[in-house]
Amino acid sequence: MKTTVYKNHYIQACIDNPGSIFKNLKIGEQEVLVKNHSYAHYHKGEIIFKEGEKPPGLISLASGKVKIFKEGVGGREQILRMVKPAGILGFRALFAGVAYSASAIAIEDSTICIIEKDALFKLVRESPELSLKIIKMLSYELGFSNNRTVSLTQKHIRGRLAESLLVLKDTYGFEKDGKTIKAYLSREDIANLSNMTTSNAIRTLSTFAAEKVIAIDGRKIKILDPLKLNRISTLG
Amino acid sequence: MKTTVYKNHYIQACIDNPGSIFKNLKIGEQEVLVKNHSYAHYHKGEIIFKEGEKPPGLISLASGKVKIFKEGVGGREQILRMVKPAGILGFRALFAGVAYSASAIAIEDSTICIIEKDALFKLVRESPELSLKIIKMLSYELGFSNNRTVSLTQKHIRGRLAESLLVLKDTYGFEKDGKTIKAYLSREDIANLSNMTTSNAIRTLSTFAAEKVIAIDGRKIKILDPLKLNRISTLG
DNA sequence: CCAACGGTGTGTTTTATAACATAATAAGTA
DNA sequence: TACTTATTATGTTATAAAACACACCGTTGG
Repeated sequence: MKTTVYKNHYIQACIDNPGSIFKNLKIGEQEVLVKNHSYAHYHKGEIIFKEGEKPPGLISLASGKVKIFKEGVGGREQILRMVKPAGILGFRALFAGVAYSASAIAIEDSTICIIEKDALFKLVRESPELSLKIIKMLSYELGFSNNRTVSLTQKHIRGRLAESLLVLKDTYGFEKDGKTIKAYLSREDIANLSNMTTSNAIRTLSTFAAEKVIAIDGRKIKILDPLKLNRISTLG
Repeated sequence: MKTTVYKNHYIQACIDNPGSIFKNLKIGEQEVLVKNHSYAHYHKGEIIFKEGEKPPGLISLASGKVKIFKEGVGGREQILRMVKPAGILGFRALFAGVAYSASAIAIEDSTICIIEKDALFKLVRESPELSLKIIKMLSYELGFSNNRTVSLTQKHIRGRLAESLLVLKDTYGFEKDGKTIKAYLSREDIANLSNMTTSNAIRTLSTFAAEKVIAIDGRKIKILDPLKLNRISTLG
């Protein structure tokens, strides 16, 4: 089956999504976004941007899933956050007026919309509502980052992995069964999200499965006992 | 010697500081801040706000030094950032419209100005320049937090401590000698900034001193070899 | 067809760092 | 002044998690 996709399909999807920061913008303002954007497709595993590059504009994810990560000591990758459709990426560097300090890779086939920098800044200057939404969004991200700093440094392996599974669940939600996390990461990505080695991620996932907290079927992870998973996460 | 302090001395100091987000505001806008603020003094060690409380407004540090920290597993404290005069605190919770997710304690005698919430939001709505400055400031903080997440999780003790000393230097600068860090933290605070135990902070500081990278005299820390300290920090 | 390869899974060893213990010193405080 | 109490210092032990090693898939491709 071939799906016909109209010219402004992707940007409209970004704007209309209930979670979008562009939702509820005036028609004229939405028009500015439509007129000043471009889009691009990425296959699973492809790089969207790399640490050190300069942001050409604000990127909004139209479809797919993206990981944002930094390379640390010895090239070891730490995933900072996961992006879902209508989420934006590269905004920090753009707003701070600096180069990207993290990289973005599609972990599923993805489509992005790039809103041209000057048009966006003009819009922000003219719309206090948009400004406040961006301020709120940045505040949320900062809180998330602060939380992660403490969790990743203080919690033990089990707590860190449990928290990461909950983060994935909160970001991407469940499949129709209400149990399967709607995200299929490699064990390595799960490890890089949880600040541990791949072997330890695999090992600890197995332990969780043996304890009937989760069920594993390849990359499919089912949360069987959400309360217990929460308890493991909070107790560290 | 008694120093006479006029009614608006503190808020004016916050506004006029070159690093302030309120610098370059129009006279009328500055007037709003002056008319809608209160101030308070805190002694070294006193709590300014606690995790869970609701922010009454935006706090700007008029004088002194403040640590922002979160309590993690088993009440273990992780310092997220250090605030210097004209820096603001509690902004994240205020802008996100939620309770504080971290606590603030004065590590020196400090004076804060509290800018009343509604007046501030009105100002933000009316001034795109202020909005953009706040967006930029939040972006900077988010970048800082992301960096710290990776450093604190991946670097070894020596690297973490070296980085923390550099963070203190970058925040508070040097004394007139151009070497002594203008901040006198307890070993415990240094440890909580660097994600390590107090004993390890003490031990590693001693090692740095033995290696002539720093010189210690009580709480006074002199950076003798900035290049080597940088190298220790970046190599992890 | 088999080889090569990326991803998974599991056991063993090593090590960085926390946890613990105990002084020694400094700083308040009665 | 002496008496607590906090802070700094250092040595020892225990342990969580990395590092390493190897085996087992399922794919891809020559």
